[in-house]
Amino acid sequence: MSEISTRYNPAETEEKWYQHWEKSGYFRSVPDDREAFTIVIPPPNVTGVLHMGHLLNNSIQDILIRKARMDGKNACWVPGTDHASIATEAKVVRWLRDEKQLRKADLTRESFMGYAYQWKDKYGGIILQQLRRLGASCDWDRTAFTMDKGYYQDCIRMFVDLHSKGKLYRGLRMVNWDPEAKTVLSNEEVIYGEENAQLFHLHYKLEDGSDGVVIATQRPETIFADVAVAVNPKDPRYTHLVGKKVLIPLIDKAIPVIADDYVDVEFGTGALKITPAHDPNDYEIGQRHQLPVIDILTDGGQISDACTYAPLVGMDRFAARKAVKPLLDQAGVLVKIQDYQTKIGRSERTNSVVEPKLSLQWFVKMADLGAPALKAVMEEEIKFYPPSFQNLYRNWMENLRDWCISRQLWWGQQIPAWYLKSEGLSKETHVFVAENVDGALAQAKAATGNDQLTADDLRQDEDVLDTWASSWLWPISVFDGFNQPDGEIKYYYPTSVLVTGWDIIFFWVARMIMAGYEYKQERPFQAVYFTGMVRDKNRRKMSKSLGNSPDSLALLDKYGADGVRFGLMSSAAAGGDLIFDAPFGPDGAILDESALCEQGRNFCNKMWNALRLVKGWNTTATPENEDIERTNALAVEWINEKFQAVLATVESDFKQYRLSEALKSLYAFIWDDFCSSFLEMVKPGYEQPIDQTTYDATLAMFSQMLVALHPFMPFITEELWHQLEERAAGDDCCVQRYPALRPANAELIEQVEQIRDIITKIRELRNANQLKQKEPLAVTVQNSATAKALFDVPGARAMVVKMAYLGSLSFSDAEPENAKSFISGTDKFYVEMPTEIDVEAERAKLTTELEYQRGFARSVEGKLSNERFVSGAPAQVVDNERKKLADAQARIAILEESLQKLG
RNA sequence: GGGCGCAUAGCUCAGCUGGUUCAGAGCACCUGCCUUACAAGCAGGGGGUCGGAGGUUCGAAUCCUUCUGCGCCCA
Repeated sequence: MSEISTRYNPAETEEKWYQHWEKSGYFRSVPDDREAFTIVIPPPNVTGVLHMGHLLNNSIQDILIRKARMDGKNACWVPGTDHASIATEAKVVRWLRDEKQLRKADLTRESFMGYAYQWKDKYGGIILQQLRRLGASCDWDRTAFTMDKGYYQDCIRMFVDLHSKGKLYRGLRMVNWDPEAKTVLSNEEVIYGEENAQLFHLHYKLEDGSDGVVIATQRPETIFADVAVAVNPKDPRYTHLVGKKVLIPLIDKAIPVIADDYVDVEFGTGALKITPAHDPNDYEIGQRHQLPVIDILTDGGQISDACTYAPLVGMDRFAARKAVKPLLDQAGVLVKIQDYQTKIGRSERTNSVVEPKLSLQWFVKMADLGAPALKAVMEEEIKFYPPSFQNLYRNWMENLRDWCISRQLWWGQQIPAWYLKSEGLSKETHVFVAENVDGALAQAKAATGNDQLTADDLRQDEDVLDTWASSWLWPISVFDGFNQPDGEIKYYYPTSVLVTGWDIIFFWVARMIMAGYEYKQERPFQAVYFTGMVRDKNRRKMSKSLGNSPDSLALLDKYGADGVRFGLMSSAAAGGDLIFDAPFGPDGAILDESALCEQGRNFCNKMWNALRLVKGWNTTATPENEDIERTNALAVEWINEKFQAVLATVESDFKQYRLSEALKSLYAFIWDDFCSSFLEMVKPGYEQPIDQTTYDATLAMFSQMLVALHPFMPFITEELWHQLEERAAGDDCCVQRYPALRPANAELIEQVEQIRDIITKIRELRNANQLKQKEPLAVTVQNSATAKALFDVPGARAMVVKMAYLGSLSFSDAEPENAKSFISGTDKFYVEMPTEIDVEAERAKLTTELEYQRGFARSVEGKLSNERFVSGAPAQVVDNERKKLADAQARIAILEESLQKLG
């Protein structure tokens, strides 16, 4: 035995077993006549690295998929990655700048894409390797990528199809514009900060030159693009003006005064100038009131000649702001200037103030797509776990806005729309949407009547699809469902469950549901398991930018994959955020430590040492004596029944996706029942052998237990499975059938629980009286029907004697001298003390106990004497109360008797 | 502004359809043990008016109302 280490070393086993599983093809799925159990992975960013959220999310998926596999289903977990256009393109741009001194603006689209693929080939897929370390049992032959050729083609077809069905259109939309870099920025590339600004109060007179209204604006240089002044309809100061017209200062152009709820009565003067071209909120209001849009800025941020006020044309927007101030003052319309603080967005790259700008974008009409998707979830055709996310989902689905799916990037599926080069940029009157340029050309010829057109006369849309507009096809595309609707997809779709974070419920989950009904007329998954966010001790979401996340790989090194899986799962109820316990060091940096994962590691070690114990035993054909034989037989029967009881809760937990609960049940069973109790019950004396029957039963139980735990902690269970016994090739824990359920013998379990209670109370008494743990004690049980029934169970008596280290256990009506007593159930036990007992202390203890029992009996009596309770409550509940009272009265009698004898 | 959720032991959380001695688990803490599997361990222990108030009920941590505090989503 000494040659086996006292510590389990995950590093030695994990890689070995993963390779074995993979090589054995256990994760490979091919359609057959078994029931399919399918999960498609939420594809991580192709150039991403494993973080805590991935650990949690993929542990859950692996548990579900391994359980399904062990239940005899055809388990298929499809892995893959997402091209993540914005994030990846940003990384590529930075890489080109830092490593190659290249600017995107200086590259052609083609060469940029070449570099991007280089980057992807170099860093892409690292995360898939890291998932293997976690134990993820994916079918790697199915690894998919959202920019794979086939996937790309599916996206293009989807676009063309939606367009032909009238569910996709091109329209104007506000974007973040960087006038210095002359490019659109994503929201992530805009940095907002508090800055000092000035609020100009300007007087807009009524058409007849009378009083009018004073508006407050931060951007006086844009007044020439005003199309209205808005006030709140509930604002009594302005009701008389609504419907009238006021004049824009300096150019005296008449614009209407409109009423809109958006206007904040408290802010500024309560009157707002509406400039749809240069403010996103104004644009919305303009749309609501069918107002025109006047854009007076160039792409470079200068006042354009669309501005009818000549003195400012050609000036930069900030220069114009300065210049217009004295002009307004001279015109007598500048009422006052007020300093204030506001959030200003600046470009991450150029630091220039971001300019809201209208531009042409592609939109998906959401109304038609949303209806079946909302219905599916509300009617639980797709079940959410936890169900509370239905609310969040409905809230969003009932307020759908059209989805802008074009992005001003290169890394992604280029939008399959072509324009005539002869028409200017953004001034197109013809749009040809087709799967390829030939299709577009044919359309162009037909539309223009010009047969001489060539592909050279066409220009493809520069933009690419939003990443979500590709990943919403994931559950269909990974099975090639568009090209081969009668192929594998028939077997795997709809998938069984989607496991993902609730933060992408709209971005991704809702849209996959829409795509599912649009293209398969069916739900993409039967259930969605929402995981919580992994947060630090201050409840901040763990993120790279905050630096508050431990290094996931360091955790795997330190605690082993099983330890980390245990740590994460044991505290991760579905949907609930997980406050990960990684502590912060004195310098404020997060440490790669975790008490939860440590607990998981300790658990591995516990099982490892249980193995060492069992493997150290020698066997003999027959038990030493009858006591041992009976004890062992009872122990074996009990642990088998108890295992069945635990298994029942585990199965029920799985059905409800209560994985954390299932794991905790198994943990308690293995540690408390199997190790602390069962192994101690059957453990032979030092250098004594154990009988073969009990030994075999122990190994069988050990094996079953490992199988039951395997989905949660795959590596240690596989290792112990093989350490426990010689196994034939292919007889691996990973591919065992999950233990079958049968009804447990509740009566026997209850009897052994009573025995354990007696043992605990004797140990407690030892502790309280400074008695050595192995000093033999004499215990007398007071004769009673219940005591007789319990100790008539074969092995019960011997078990108590062994586990509690008794010298004798006898039955009597009389009370032994100098003994302390305790009650278990309704039976009284005396423990003879080797030293004189303190009568006063004993009396005090008994009195306290008596008071408690009397109080308890009174409260139960109260219930039972209530006529409405007795007649109203179910018979079983009333019977229970009666039994509680009888038990309490029996204990009271015992205690009173004891006190009397103490004198 | 509209909507949703949460509040249970020092910490992180279970507690399902209101009913068993139901107030639980893990960690932390306290006591005693290096006992021939495991000190990353063993044997025990203490600790909560279930956020406040009111209501429904024979019975409420659980259902309803309200207040307080916190969080999230959308605008």
